[in-house]
Amino acid sequence: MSASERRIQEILEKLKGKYFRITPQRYAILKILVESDEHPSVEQIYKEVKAQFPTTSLATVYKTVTLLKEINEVLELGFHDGNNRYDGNRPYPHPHVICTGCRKIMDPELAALDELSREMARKTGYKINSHRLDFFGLCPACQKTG
Amino acid sequence: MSASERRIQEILEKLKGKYFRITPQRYAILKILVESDEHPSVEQIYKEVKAQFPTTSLATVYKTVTLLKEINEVLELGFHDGNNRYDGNRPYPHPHVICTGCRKIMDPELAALDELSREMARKTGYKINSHRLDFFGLCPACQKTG
DNA sequence: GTAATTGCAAATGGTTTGCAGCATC
DNA sequence: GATGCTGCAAACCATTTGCAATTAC
Repeated sequence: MSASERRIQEILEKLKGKYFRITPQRYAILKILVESDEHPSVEQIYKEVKAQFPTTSLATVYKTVTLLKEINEVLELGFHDGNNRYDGNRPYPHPHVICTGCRKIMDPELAALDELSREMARKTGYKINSHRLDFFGLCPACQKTG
Repeated sequence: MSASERRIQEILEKLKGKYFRITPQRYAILKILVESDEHPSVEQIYKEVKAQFPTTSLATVYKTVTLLKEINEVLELGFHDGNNRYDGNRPYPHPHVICTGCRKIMDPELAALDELSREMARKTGYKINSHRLDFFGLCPACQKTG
């Protein structure tokens, strides 16, 4: 059993435990989110699900993504320009490196961030619960293209 | 001449140099942005400008804020939940600490970030141009309120 | 005087919502 | 069989846009 398969099973159990129903659409959306490391948008998920279940509606994709976000199994990368992306692999805050050319998103390793959170809490008196760190630039491919 | 007054003059010169006109509404919006350290929203700016110029429209506030953003004199803190905030004091990327209770935003000092940018560039091959770092939590006042 | 800006109202577009019919459990 | 889910269409709402009248220069 692969890591993705195991993760899918875990999430299914979590849903069942909360008496949410496992519909074919939900299963398909969950699978796409967990198996992709492209940080897909709702639109991309929609397109993929439709290939399997042509009657699927955008509303269902939104509802399912929101559900998975609420049970903390998907991280939403909200962009105010309306191209939100979703991470079903690492549903906890972590940094992203985002290409402003092709919109590719990577997950770099960066251990120092938790220490920064603690430092911010100490300096400001805030109780820090979460964070968001994005680096913007051009990926190697887009640098060549000009 | 205070620091804000100096900054306002600088931005006015920049606008004149680009043949943008200094209308009373623009001047008022600019002044609000530079003199506030509350990271005001468009709605808040609108309310304040209206006190001086009652016929001012929201569209004008949007247009002016966009203009100031484009000449790199205002930093937009876009939030995908539709409560964008604007920083007219430090129009370059810098971290923010955001209260999820009352929406208060602070600007903590954090020198280590440029080094992180370079580290990301090295690790990923991206050419990093910009970044965004937000910490979310409860400010001291909201911690007491519960 | 000319060209830019304002302010109104309408359009936009991603996301959410109401609800009737359907599927899961 | 009861309840939750789907899919449709309409509603939402911050922001943008078109345009005629106004104003800065």
